[in-house]
Amino acid sequence: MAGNAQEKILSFIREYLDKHQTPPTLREIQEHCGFSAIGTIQYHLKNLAHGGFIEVKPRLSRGITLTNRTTGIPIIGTVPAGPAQLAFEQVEGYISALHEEMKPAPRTASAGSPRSSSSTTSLATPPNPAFDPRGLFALRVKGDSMIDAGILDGDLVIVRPQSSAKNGDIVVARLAQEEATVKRLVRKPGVIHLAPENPKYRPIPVDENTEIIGKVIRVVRHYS
Amino acid sequence: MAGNAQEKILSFIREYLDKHQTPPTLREIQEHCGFSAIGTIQYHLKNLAHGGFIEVKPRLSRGITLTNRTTGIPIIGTVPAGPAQLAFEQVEGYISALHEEMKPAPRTASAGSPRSSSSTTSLATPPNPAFDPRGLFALRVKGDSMIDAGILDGDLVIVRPQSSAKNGDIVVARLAQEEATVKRLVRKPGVIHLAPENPKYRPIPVDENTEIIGKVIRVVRHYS
DNA sequence: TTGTAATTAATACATATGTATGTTAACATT
DNA sequence: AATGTTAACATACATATGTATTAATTACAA
Repeated sequence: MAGNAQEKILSFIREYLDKHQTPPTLREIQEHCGFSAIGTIQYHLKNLAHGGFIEVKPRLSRGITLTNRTTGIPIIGTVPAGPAQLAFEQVEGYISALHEEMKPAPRTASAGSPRSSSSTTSLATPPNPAFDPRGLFALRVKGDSMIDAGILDGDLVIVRPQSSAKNGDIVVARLAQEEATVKRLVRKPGVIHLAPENPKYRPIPVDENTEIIGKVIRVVRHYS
Repeated sequence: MAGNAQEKILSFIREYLDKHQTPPTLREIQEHCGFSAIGTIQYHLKNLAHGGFIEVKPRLSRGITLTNRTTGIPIIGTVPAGPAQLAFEQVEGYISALHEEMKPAPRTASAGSPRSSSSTTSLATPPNPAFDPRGLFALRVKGDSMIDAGILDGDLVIVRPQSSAKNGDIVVARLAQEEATVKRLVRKPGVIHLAPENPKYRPIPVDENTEIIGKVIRVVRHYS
């Protein structure tokens, strides 16, 4: 697999932006990514731009900007797949990692829209968890099972993927074949279950069919 | 009052960043702010940097970055004053307008820390509502009166200042001498009141002592 | 007025930075 | 082997962009 250099460069640009608030120059990329020629950077930037990961404004110094696809954390409607392999086919859209616009995202084109036959190599493929800032993703909450914890239907929870959690943490878990749910993890001696925060529902025992996908670290709600 | 040019320039930088994701050059500032000499921009940037509103990285093209003070929207603990004159003495800190870090902000130094006797003019004064992106501010919620609306103690509500609101809107209002509260505005024929979302509390009639400060447009909660 | 500081202007300069072009090596495809 | 594509390298070049310096203008106080 090629594309290694592309990932490296893209990561560096993101780091640089994080740190300096302004995009790097070609030569900075060159140096920090360990290339001995600036032409190499030109080459990869062209491909990254082609792949829709960045935009390069011609003639402008520091004219690289990251696209939503690169910057954003994906909003996922449902999480039926395994933990690492999140359902990126189901990406509703992206929100800025900085939460710039956390409005209900318009349904985006399916991730399968290929640009395949072009001359660009690698990375011009569906989004990859390794790409968003810290692997975060956002999940739109359905239902009222966490209403007493102040998490309402339609809210957006931001999730850090992790396979275990502490007592009291609010987690995203996947039950058997079902979609993911948001619940509070309760660990007592001899008991581990996922507790809804709504008397209408009952706790769900954690067994081998239950999988913790991540921990809810933030809740965001928008009023029109 | 001088500082007019400074405000103009600062606003332009913010707009430019919004639009281009990268800071403007001195000459772009010059042109768009209507100055005929680049030296003027140098002059004002120096002062803006001195005042703590921007940082300018020497020798770097497009090396201007906005500081939190400029970028952020203020987190206000209490709002005792009038609507326009929000209590900026009470600023807890700033959060990125992009909500970059909406963690409970550490108490910041009092706004009164002066840099007065320096040669820098104007604008090196306390923050000004006109400065944050769209006049937004954030308020940390105290109490449980809106618990049934999913707004919990400690949550951060983001408020757009406005003096009236529609039926059903969640608003920030100031009652007589008291601090501001978050309530739902209820308009029925003949009745206008501020309704808590917790059976423990009673609706508050809206009279001439009640003032609507703004509308809650977002709620953000952080789990440690 | 007179003087001093604040602000704007004019201009020359150094260099930071993107662009264009050609070369080479590795590797797959025919 | 011949051919083409990818990836990396080398280098020369144009210009975009910050810097330095000095002067002209305006504002304002004594």
